[in-house]
Amino acid sequence: MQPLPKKINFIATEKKWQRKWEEWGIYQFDSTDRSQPTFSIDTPPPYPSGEFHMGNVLNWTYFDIIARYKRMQGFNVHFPQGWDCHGLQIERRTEKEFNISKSATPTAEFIELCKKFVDKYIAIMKTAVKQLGCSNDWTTEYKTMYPDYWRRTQLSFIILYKKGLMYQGTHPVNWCPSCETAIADAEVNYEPRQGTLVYIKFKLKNGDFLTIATTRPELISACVTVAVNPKDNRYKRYVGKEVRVPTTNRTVPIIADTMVDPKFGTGVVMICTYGDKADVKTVAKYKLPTIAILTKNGRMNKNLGKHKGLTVLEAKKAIADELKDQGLLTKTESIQQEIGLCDRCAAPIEILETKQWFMKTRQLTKQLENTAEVLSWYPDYMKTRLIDWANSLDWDWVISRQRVFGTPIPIWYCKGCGGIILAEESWPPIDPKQENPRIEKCPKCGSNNFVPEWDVFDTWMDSSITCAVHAGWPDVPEEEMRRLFPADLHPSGTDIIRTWAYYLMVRHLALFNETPYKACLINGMVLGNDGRKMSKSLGNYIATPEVFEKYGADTSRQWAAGGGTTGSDIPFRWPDVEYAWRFLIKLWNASRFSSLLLKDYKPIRTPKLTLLDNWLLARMNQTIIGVSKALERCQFNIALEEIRDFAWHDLCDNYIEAVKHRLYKEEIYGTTNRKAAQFTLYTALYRILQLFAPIAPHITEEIYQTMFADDIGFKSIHISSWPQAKESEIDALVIKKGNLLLAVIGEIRREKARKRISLNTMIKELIIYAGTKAVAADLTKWSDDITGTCKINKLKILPRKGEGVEVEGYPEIRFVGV
RNA sequence: GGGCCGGUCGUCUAGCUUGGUUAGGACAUCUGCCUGACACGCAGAAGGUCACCGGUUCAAGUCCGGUCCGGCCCA
Repeated sequence: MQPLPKKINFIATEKKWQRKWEEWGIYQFDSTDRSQPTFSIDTPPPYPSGEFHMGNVLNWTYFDIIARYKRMQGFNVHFPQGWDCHGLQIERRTEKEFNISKSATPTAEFIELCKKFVDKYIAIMKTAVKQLGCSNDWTTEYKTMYPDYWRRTQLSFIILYKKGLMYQGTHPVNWCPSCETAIADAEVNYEPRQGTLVYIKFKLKNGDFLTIATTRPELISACVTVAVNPKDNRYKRYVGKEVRVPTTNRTVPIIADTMVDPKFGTGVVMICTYGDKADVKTVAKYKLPTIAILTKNGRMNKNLGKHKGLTVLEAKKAIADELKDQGLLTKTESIQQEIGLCDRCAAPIEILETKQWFMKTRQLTKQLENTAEVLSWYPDYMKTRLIDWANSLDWDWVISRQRVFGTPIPIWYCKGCGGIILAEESWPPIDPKQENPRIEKCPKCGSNNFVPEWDVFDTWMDSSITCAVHAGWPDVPEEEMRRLFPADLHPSGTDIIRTWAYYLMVRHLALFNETPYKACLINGMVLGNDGRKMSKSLGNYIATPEVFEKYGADTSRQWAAGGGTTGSDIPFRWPDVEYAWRFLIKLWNASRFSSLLLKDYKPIRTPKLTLLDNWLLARMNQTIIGVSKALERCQFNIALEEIRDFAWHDLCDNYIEAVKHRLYKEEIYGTTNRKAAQFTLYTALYRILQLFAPIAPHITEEIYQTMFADDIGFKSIHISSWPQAKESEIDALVIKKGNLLLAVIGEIRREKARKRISLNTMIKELIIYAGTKAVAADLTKWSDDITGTCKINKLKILPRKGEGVEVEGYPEIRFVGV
């Protein structure tokens, strides 16, 4: 056993072990090993759009703890790492980064720049993942932007197309006029905004006016009906009649529908194609015609005549002015409204009817719900979030995007008959824009002229097959894939339940008729110290490197593990970080002390242990049980607290203080006693290191390698066997008596402190009134512990009650003489 | 409007599943002490009507119902 140095440089130590672990390859999944059960983690492939933030630290720490814990438990852990590269945000960031515009750059060149951008950020994030000490298997690294991954995305599409789950259709979709693409429900965020409600008079045939209220006067020429509530007596007589739409020559019917809120505005609303999702529902319900007035970049189209080319905001004002001039705009008022914003660029979205590709996700909702019910969720209530989200969806998932940096949709259209040519399963990876379908002619009409599908897939089409891809699909035989599929653990965040957890579920249910993951671990969001979600714009943002460079990974990981209950939002607090850091130093010092006192120690099998030794081992076994139970339930904060309690208080404050005399003064207290204390110290410290290893992998490895590796023999603490608690060593009587003895020792030490006597000062004579014969007999048995620890020259223990200082918690026991 | 979560010392947080300890910890505050690992430490002090109201119970922070407030998601 080597003595530990007085100080440790955390940052340098962490770097050293990170390099060694990778060199040793101890985190690599061993596909040839069939002796151990596998444990597969569906590592999220992060979106490399920037730095590794504290939210990533939280997330990665959670599942890295599980990976390490399972590895120590003997599982053959599969912990892959990929990168989710495609998408709108990357395109936008690339434009900014290289100061170019996508439209003015040749597509191939633009895609290359996107890749360059992505690679740059992957490098940054990869460094951070390694710096955090994650035990990923880097030999599995993949990027969704490469053809090998396209192949999988495209193949999954082809299979689902053949199963009848993919279709092309012209439907209203969420449309971002800034990104100029369709987006899915999950990519729309709603935000309250101050809007203006305007009242507009619609003229009836008989000359009466009906006043409607709307926040979107610019859409008036797309008005296809006017609706009232059937119970609204004010308007009952108008239902079925027609009104003329101002600014147009059209008349539209007045319908009655319960979805109209009589209290909103005048109780009369116009239905436009499309102002919002309610319009879409009404149009579908009454089979109303549609009138498109918006272009794909959010401007008025030719149907608007003189207003053609105006933006939505410009048109809003122009048309309101026009109505005012005509005396048809009677009133305006301010109103709070919810506006849908693009998740990627925050522009207000529109609803446009366009031709898109969809996946029939809604028909899977019931199956998804049944599946979600039987999975393990950490925490459990998160499953309702997934189920509620699935049930709230009105539309199928729109999977096509009008972008360039994405996996191509493997589809062509025949110029002759317009038929759809789907790629064969053997063709991917394939880019229809680069290559014709590998057929002589169209099977329907014989034409050999084809047009490619220009759209690409939603990036979630790539990342929603990770469970299968991680398991080797489609390149490994079924039974090989079964070893890793379904994934044992899917980590997700509260913010991506509606996307990642959901899309994974529907894709895999559709492809394999089976759940993609057996358990779902949810992390909350990281909050700033002001309690609000951490963000750069709020000024409560802490950059990860700041924490890493100051305190290192083991401290950061403790912050993540201990910051709060799993699933809840975790505030970032420097005091927590500092406390974590102090625990590392405490552990280091305790280990250093042990290493000095264990210099001559060789592990022995059955030393004769004292009460305090057995007490510590009992507490140790309780701790092993507590930590294991907490980790099984993904309760990282509880696991950490148990470890800290045992290490800091039981071991350091109580045990070590009470055995120093045995360790230092062999000539007085005997060799047996010294060996027993050494054995106990050695055992307890090793177990602490093991329990703490998944949370703080670096410092535990450093101490293990210096003090224990020679004797214990595992190449790394991270592949040592997870401690098994010995129930037989948890003796209630031992714990009770140990607590009593420690209480007596503690009270005497406190009394010295109270009397301003240094702990070193010898007490001439101490008399303990034990209260009963039994307690007196026990205390007499342990008198060496008392005199040795408290530095007492002469100790008298009397069985009767007496005067003096009361031992806290034991009112029968008192002592005098300090 | 609906769903979910939460409301515990000045601040942040654990405990609630399975009711029973003096409600645990951290930070901040205050008081001592350099103890043959650690002052990055140790020993203490002070600080809580566990949001509110009702119910179940011998017993409620914990279970049930309601109210109020906050957060997230959805409409």
